[in-house]
Formats: sequence, structure tokens, C-alpha cells
Amino acid sequence: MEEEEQLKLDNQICFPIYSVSRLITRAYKPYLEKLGLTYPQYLVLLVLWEENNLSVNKIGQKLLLNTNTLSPLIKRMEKNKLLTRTRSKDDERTVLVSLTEKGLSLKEKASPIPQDLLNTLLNDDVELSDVILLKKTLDSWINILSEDSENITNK
Amino acid sequence: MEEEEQLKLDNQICFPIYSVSRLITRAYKPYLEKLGLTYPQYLVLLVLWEENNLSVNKIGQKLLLNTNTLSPLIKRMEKNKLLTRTRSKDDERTVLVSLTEKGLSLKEKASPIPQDLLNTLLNDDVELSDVILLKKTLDSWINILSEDSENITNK
DNA sequence: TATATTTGCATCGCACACGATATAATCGTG
DNA sequence: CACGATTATATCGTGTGCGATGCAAATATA
Repeated sequence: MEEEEQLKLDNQICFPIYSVSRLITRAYKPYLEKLGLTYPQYLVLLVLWEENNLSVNKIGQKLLLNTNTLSPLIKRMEKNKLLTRTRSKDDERTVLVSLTEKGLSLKEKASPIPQDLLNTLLNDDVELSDVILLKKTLDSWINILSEDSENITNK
Repeated sequence: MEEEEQLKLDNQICFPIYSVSRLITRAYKPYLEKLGLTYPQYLVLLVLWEENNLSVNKIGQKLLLNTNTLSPLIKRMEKNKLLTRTRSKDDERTVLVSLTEKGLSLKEKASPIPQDLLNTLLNDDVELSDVILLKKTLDSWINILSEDSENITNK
């Protein structure tokens, strides 16, 4: 393909990813608003629902987010009584994040959301096999791109 | 799949999209920094390189961005001498955005970027056919999701 | 033609992202 | 044990995204 052609918006691979990412966040919004959550906050909860009592660093590794994003985000969640922050006794530098009752209880309310949204897509002629393939491709890109940048957690 | 299972981060389709989107922006950064651009500013230029002298509204339609995002963004670009903003004589409400010499001249410098980044991925064992399929899938999602939300340009 | 509605853009407030930098605790090495 | 390097987190500044709202120009309708 000509360089000229590659600069056209329609031929960019990055633009659809960027757009779909925003559109998905938008699709989540009505669901998450009912729970008083933003999308990144929901991601933090997903992590903690799987394994409670993690350090800020560990959450960042799982979400590929740095502490300069996570620290204020987690503080807002603390203010909303979703979780607590405590310095570890073993290592005073580490902040351990634990779910409160409120944070735990949201799990049940959130559980139908992924299937609901998936159904919206599937109802609109998206094939489940495409979704699975898409995820597979993206997962391999995450590996490549996060190794390339290698700066996710200020290493 | 159980609802419980669907809440695991590994089983979410939205998370990889969100992550890859950010990782791609990050991959673009070293290239765009040399041109004094951010990623969304680069997108605006892509649009204007294809068709100059567009209204804010039209740019927003192409990028699926609303004016509350675009207005300040375009003003920053005006401050950086990349473009000019003028009220249309036909319709005083409309602001027409035109590239300056500087904005136009960046096109050549930007032209190798997409291929460069694609090569980075392809060198890392990503199949071109996967990229093409990925784009196809995402494009159809954009159609579905932007119709569903139907609020991209404050309609 | 007067006025209600719509349209195009802008502003405000809030919540991310993230590079750069700061700070305190811990670790490594002599 | 001393002290420089590393690590975990936090803070700051800038630039998005976006819902809510404002405002002026254009349009529709009585």
C-alpha cells in the first residue's frame, strides 16, 4: 500500500481500536452508573473480586496501569466506601487495598453486565466466533506492545 | 459460561480492547512527540489531510468525537500554528478548520509512521491476515455501537 | 413576521492517562 | 553499620473524553 493511502483514516488499524474502546466504555456507562462506578473503577473491582487485599502495584500490573493513574482512582473509590487502604506491616511502602462490604456486595449486581452487553452485540449480527478470535488477537498484541514499551509500572 | 466466570478479567472482551487502545497510543507517542503532536491531534490531522477546510462538526462525525472534546483540542492545535479557525460566511455558527503550511507539511513527516508501527507488530509474529480481520470486526462493531448510543454529535 | 425550536460551537466540572518528579521505606554492597 | 540504589506510592501538570449547560445563529411554524 502507498504511504499516502496508509494515512487515510479508513486504512488505519489504530483508529477503530481507539473508537471501539470509547464506544464500549460508553455502552457500559448506563449499567455502571446504577452502581455508582466508572469503567476504570469497575476494572479495579474485577481484579479485587478475583483476589482481595492486593497492593496498588499488583493491581496496576494486572490492569497495565501505573500508580499515577491508580492512586487517585483508588482514593476516590475509598471515599465512596468501596474499599479500604492500609499500609502493610511487613513493608511500610506497600498500600494494601481491600474491599469493603459495599465493594463486595456490588459483585452480584455487576455479574449480569458482561453477558448483557455481549448479547447486545450478538443480537446485532456479530458472530460469537468473531468475538473469541478478536480477543485472542488482542491478547497477543497486549503481550507484544506491553513488552515493547516495558514501562507500565515504572520499571 | 457462568456469570461468576464472566466477571474474571481474563474473560472480558472489553478489557483487552481498552488496554490495546492505550498501548497503541503509547506506541505512537515517540513518533508523534517528534512532530509535537498528541494522538487525538494526529487523528484530526489525518482527517484534514484527506479533506481540508472542514467544520468542527464534520471532523467530529468522522472521529466520533463530540465538540466538547474537539473545541479545546482544536484550539490547542491553533495555538501551535497547525491550523486556523474561521467562522463561515454562509452560516455564522459554523467554524471552518483549515490547515496551515505547518499543518500541511507534517503530512510527509507522518507518512511512514503507520507502516513502521505495523512492521513492529508483524515482526513480532502477528499475521497480516489477523490484522485485516481484526479491523473488519472492529469496523462492524463501530457501526453497531455508534448506532446504539446514537449520541455522538449531540443529536 | 414573531417566536419557538433546532443547530453548531463553546464552557464547566469531573475523571481518567501518563510523563516527570518527590518522598519515604527497604535493600544491597562495601 | 553506612550509604547509595531501588522500590512503592503519591503529587503535579497537561491533555483528553464526556455529560450538562449556555449562547447565538439559523430554521420552522404559527
